[in-house]
Amino acid sequence: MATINDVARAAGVSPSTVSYVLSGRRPISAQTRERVQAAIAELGFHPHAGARALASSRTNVLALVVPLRTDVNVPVIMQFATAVVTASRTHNHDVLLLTKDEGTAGLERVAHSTMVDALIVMDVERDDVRLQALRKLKQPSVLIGLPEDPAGIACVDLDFEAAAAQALRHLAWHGHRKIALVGPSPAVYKRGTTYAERFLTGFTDASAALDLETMTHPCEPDREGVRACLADIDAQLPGVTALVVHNEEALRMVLEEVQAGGRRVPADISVVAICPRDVALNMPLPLTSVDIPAHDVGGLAVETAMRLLDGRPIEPVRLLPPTLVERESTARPAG
Amino acid sequence: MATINDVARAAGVSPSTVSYVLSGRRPISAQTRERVQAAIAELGFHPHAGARALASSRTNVLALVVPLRTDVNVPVIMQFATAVVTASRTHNHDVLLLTKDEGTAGLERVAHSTMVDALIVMDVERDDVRLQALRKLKQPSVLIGLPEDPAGIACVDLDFEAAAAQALRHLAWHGHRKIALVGPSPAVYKRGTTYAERFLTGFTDASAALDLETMTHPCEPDREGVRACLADIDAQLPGVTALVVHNEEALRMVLEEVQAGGRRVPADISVVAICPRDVALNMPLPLTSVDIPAHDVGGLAVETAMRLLDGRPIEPVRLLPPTLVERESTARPAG
DNA sequence: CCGAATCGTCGAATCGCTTCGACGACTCCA
DNA sequence: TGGAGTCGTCGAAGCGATTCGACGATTCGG
Repeated sequence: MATINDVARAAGVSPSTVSYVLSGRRPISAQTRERVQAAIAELGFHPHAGARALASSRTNVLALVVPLRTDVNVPVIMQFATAVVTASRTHNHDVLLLTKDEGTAGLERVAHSTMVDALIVMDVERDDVRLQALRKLKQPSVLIGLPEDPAGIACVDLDFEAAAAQALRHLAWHGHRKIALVGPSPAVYKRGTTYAERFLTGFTDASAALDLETMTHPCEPDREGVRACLADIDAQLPGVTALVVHNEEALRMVLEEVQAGGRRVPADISVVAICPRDVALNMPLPLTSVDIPAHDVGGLAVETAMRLLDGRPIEPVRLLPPTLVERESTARPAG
Repeated sequence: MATINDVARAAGVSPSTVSYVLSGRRPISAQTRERVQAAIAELGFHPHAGARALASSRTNVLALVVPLRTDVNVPVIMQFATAVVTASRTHNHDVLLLTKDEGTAGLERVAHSTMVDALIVMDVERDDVRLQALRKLKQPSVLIGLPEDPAGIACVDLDFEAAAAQALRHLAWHGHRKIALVGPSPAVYKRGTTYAERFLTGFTDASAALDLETMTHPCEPDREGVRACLADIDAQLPGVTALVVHNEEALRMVLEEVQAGGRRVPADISVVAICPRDVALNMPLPLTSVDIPAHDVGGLAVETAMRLLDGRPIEPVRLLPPTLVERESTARPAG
């Protein structure tokens, strides 16, 4: 492998000049620059990442911590991850993949050994033990999600409260008054990722504000869970005309069970889903949905990390406004 | 951050001694070792990854290339990825995540700049353009999958031919003679990842060997695709008593449509699925399945990379034997 | 037309670790 | 008891970049 010295020799300049051509930190005459670039191309020179990191204390690598649990929401996690990788590349960074189960130790390991410039952490819980560790690191971190006390750490996420409000407004505007929320499984609430609660809060608040008659119900994402959930809803809120479904795994089954019960969507009952748009589109019926913009959130997380790295100002907590797209699963209530 | 010199000073030894304590490459007296370890602990010393890479030309990082397409098989991809990460950690390595869409350039970038010790590549196609690039790298690589010409590159995968044979043997043993394969979507065949073909070959060969009456049919993983597929099967192979389903996305719908058509599993029709075991277990009925052992394959890929790195012998192509587990979806054919 | 600022480049120090050769101090066997 | 090995440790030379101060050569303003 060619080194910077080889390039320098080939171009008849000093190594530092080559470095400046590469980094652009000092002016270099067009002539020299071209000769250097020619030499670089000819020798197939790629700077040695380790050497560079050592000299510059910059690795151009971001750590991404993903949940290892394959039980929940895998496709969404994958969307976030690919968004982060793609965005990182546009900022000339690579991504080191860590799993959540290494916990605090993993974060400290990569940070202390200077493998990464910054960390992006997914699946943050309300009172996440990793936060205090993150705050002590010399590298900045960005959370995807919103813990109880985000002090000192940047957070980005979808504004789930607003998402709930938007779903209800849409249904209310269509004339629905009796609306039920099919929520995530109880395990999700238990685990303490706050998005479920935030959605719930938004739902309840908006319900009050819009003077609707609503109820909420967690839902286990299997056939029985869905049936039980729908049965409860019918029992507790008879005449319900619309469902807000915040549970991707259960979504398809909810539609199927509703239909199995003899009700048509949207003629007899409207459905708004909270899910990525490709999920909404791949249902038997294209669903009216509030998008979970994994791509944007991931991109924003990277962008925030970059700003942090070069000392530009950031918003400590950035909640993206939701977007509702009306498709074919919502309509005016019958009668 | 403490450096090795700080540790050396604190322990009253030379930096090289500290290094030898860490690496174990030379004998160090118990006394000294303990003093050094105490100093390391006290100062919270973590060797600087860049410096280490520079001096030792080892990064302790593996590159993992994953497909970015979120359209197919996301959960399985994620299983592979987490298996690779977990296994890497047990070998004291980290994982740099690359997406397939960076193509050849991405591989060369990380390899030439010495960011990684070896590469693990998923979603390899029959005649993958990346192979020639991989062969030129100084770092070894391991494929998850099996291209047409794997010469010079280690490959690991499930033995899909054997998997098909095993599924058929199981059904034949139960007394089934008319069996249909519900295969992946046409897009999968088109794309050229060879596992689909290998399964097909195994299916056809075993069918002949066992003297069965079989047919095969690709299947689009949506409601209509599944219906069409099942209709074709009933038309072309009337009296079919068993289905082999090699299509995870369609699996649940296949079961539902079979039931919707008035047939019970396994009383009227048996089903063997080719899928990860958690998928098989999470169906309405626990399915008899041939496991896709993502965890093992990922672990083996890492293990192979490690052997390559320290010059131990490897098998160039390692196809894991399949495991069929009988659950509740297979039985003797009716009548 | 001269001193000062700017431009373009160089040389050397530095980043933090690994590794190799060297070298006392011991052990061991003849 | 002496020579040959081990054992345990040290010192110094890299590894391949970046970065800072220095310094001629230009350019420019007054």
